[in-house]
Amino acid sequence: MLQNQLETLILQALKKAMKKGDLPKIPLPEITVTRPRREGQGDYSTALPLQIVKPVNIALKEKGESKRSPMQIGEVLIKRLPPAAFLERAELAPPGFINFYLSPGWLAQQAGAIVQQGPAYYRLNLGQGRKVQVEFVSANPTGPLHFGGARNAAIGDVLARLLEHSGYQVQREYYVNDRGAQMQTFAMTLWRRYQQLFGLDVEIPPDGYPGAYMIDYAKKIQATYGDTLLALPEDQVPARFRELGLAIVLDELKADLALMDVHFDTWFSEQSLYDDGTFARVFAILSEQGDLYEKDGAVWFRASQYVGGNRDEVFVRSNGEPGYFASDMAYHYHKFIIRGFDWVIDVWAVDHQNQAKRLPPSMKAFGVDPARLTIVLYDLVTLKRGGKEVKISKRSGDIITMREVLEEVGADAARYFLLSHSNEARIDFDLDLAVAQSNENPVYYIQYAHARSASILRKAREAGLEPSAAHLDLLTCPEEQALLRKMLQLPEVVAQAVERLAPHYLPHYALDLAKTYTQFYGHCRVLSKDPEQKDLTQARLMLVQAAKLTLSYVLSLMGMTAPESM
RNA sequence: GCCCCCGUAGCUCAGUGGCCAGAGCAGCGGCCUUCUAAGCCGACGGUCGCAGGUUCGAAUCCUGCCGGGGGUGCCA
Repeated sequence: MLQNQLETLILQALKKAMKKGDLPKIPLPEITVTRPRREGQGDYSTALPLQIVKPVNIALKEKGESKRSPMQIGEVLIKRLPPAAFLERAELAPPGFINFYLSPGWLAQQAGAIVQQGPAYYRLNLGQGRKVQVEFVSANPTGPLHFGGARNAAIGDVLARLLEHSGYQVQREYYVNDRGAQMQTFAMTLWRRYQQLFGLDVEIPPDGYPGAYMIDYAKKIQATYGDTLLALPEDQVPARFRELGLAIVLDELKADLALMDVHFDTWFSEQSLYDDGTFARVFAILSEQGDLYEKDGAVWFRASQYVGGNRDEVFVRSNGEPGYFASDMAYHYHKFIIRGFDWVIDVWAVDHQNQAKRLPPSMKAFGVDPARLTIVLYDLVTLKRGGKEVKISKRSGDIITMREVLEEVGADAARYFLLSHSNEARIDFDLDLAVAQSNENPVYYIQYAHARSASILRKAREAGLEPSAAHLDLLTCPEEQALLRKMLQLPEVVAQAVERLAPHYLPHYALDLAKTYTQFYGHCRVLSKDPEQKDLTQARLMLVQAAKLTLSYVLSLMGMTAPESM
């Protein structure tokens, strides 16, 4: 990344200035280079002179020399700045900024480099092959995914995509909570619905799942098994219907998630932790370490010694059932110790914030550095219809499913909308508004820019014109240069999104990029029949191709389609 | 009570120390014989919840307060 290269150059300049005696010796500061917001402040900027003016003057005073201003320090740094191909000049700006300008010629050449290297041009190697698991969605498998799950799916999937493109080896996992009380209730509701299909006068359990989808599940069982299951011995009912129901729900989840182009590598069963001895092993380890104790008939995990504070966690409930903390501990033991992930990212809704705070420090019980477990919290999605809130919970029975919303607004628009908010922001999603505004949705603007570039390239081919890197130096007009600059910003955006695990940088950048492209499109005619314009046309075609590739790349990072025509 | 998140233009939201605060949408004024007008150009629009503090510099960091949401030992 240019940003990093610049930081290195500035550091070299500082070291050299100190070595040559232009500046007194001071401890090396952290160099930060930013992109200024305004025009005329360069492509990059650093406030280093302002940052070091104090230590510099202290050092000068000790040597009995007179004080320097930030501007004087900046002047020295610029003088000592090593040359670089991408850099045209560095300018001093009051009260002590150094602004860097990219070389227009170098910029123009990047159009060729981007096309030649393809997406590899943008790929980063932040991860250096480290194994990271992104676990997301993981909604209870007791019904269809509601729209809140769609946000989890969008965030998790895009994080996975970002990490993949940044040199990590990524596994996407869905944690299936296929044990515990809610699973039991689910199985019994299904059983009753099944019986009802044959006219039996039975009620679903009082705390059961009232939603109509349960009837659909029962019908699926009926379609396969007819009435044969009515004769099932009562003691076999829960296990059998749990198994049948789970299979149906998982199939449905997979199909629904596929609508959003979300796919998992592994579907990890919670129950398997108990079947394969992982839980027993974790219990033994913690027990041996003295991390477990009994109180009020329950087994407690001494979380306080790892997390701090004085609160411990119920490990095995007084009814003998392991609690969620126990499952989470066993599950993460499996992730780190048995499967050996270097880094694990769990994507959770904000209502799990307490657990999110307590689980990572608890990893110390396994000798695992808590920094290897990152929990990404996102706020909930509130659905509205015509300004009125619609409940999306499963328990109320009447839920707005992810599938419904996707069918109404489309996967691309839904993804864009869900991604464009920062994780911490609550989302108000008005379905009526979303449908009404779908034509003004930024997602179409971005895709339109891509379709237009595809169209130009098609027309060029028909006219026998090909992109060429022979005269890229002709790409000097402001719109062309602005487009090149914007494209080169992509790696920085990706790096920032990865660093902060914040996918929302992507949609904002994508909109920016599309806007810059469309301005170029409006101001710089690409195809020309004038033979004298051939060199410029070919250079611009190269730029169009590079822009198309960049647009399609950022769209793919967001899991969105890049249409060739609209 | 304590803890976490949010409060920025009419609306939806970006912007986590840098030089005069941004975008989309809505509204206003221009632009279709030229590569897709799902577009372009221009103008309008803000006490960055409030009050202090730290800093050369604060929407951004700290403290307090107000408003909204969430969490808080046997649901996950």
